[in-house]
Amino acid sequence: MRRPRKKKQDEDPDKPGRKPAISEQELMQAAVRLLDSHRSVSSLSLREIAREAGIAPNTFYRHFRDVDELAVALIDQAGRGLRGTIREARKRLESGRGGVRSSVEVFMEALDDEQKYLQILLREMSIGSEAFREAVDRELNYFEEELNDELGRIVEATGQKIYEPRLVAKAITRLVFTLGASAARLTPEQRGALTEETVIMVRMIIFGANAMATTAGKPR
Amino acid sequence: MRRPRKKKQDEDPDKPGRKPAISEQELMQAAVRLLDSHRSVSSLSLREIAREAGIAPNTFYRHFRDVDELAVALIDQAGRGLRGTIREARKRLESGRGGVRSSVEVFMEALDDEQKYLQILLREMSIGSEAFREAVDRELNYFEEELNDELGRIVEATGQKIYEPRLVAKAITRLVFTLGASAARLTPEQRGALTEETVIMVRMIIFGANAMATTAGKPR
DNA sequence: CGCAATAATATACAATTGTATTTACATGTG
DNA sequence: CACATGTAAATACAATTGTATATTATTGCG
Repeated sequence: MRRPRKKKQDEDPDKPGRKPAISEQELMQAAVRLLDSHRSVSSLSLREIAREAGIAPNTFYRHFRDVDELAVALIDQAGRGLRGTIREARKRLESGRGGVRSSVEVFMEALDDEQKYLQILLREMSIGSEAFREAVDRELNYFEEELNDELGRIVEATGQKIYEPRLVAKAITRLVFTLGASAARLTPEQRGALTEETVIMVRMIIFGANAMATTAGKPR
Repeated sequence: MRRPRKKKQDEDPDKPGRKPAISEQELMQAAVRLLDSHRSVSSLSLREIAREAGIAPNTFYRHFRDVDELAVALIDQAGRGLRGTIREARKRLESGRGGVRSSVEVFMEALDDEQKYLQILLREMSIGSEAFREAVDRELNYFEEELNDELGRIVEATGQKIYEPRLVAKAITRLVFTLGASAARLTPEQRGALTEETVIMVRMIIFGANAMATTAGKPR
């Protein structure tokens, strides 16, 4: 049942033959260009993407076996990009006053910058083949881990206790992503308001996990 | 730019002419039957749906102007169905011990029963035309309101205070829906675990809102 | 250069799509 | 019973899709 799946990236770079006139990257960018707010990657047709990229339909096959394969590559790239910018933004703030609020704000701002990527992730999460969802799940888990570390640092710095930090990270991740996705179609003011709401929600979660850690019980 | 948009539901029911051999309901059910875990309503073709329903392609137009219109009807119905079962389940439990935990459990069980509907809602939320998203948003808001009322009742009964109940309802709604959606592709055991996690998360939120109401400040 | 190898294009084809037009059917009213 | 009327089906058509096959272009090596 296994398929040959030949890799092309690690091939001998100096073989005879024509040089590719287009890269996988350019193809992926062409696909992204076609993504308005109404369409998901998987709804793009091979011919559309080829047209946008300015190549003949069949040339697509030199780069991806089909649109789904391109979509997975796009999801991976989206995840990497998002994680990158968020990590960088966090660094820029590192020596600053820290704390929950600014972390959330930075997170939301980063999402703001990468709206298109975020949309890709969220769309393919709810649609799409098993492979898509696995790819997206992978990315969400990365976020959870990073957030978990961040929480650990906060705990370290302030001496608070947190009830199930893994669950806290999961809850915050899902919540922020979901809300961030809806931010795409809002005016800047509305977006600011949403960020504010999100900050409060995240605080509720952390505050609650905090309280539950000391009480170690149920809120009745 | 307006289109005539003739209504058909309120027409004189005793006009001469042939009786419809198929109802809108049956068409919608045919569409739902075609929805496996990989496809969204908007990806169904008119001909597919007609084929599944056992009618000629053109007959479709007698019932909906296009697939999108059917999708909106489906979203409405999904929302109504979900709200209905949840409300009913809650009634069945009303005189019982109440409380956060059982409410969440009932909520999750109801989602469980209506997985297909939930998937419809969540898919069309992230894809689809503005009309779709508005329809889904409408449904989510209904849920928030109901949850808000439920929270009000809890507050009334137990005398607790809650910090921004509207935001609490929003956070819980989004969280539970998002997690509920991912429950579709889990084994029963995993699903139980997820429910357990969700209960804890929701408790965190409520516990946090509770603590913040008395402290009225930031968890710093 | 010329030859081999590889990339890109050209052409073609069968499927499928949405829909316009036409035809057949059923049913309530006179 | 007709006849009018609303409904469904048949047929048709142009567009678009994914892909198979054949052709052309470009590059590096001897």
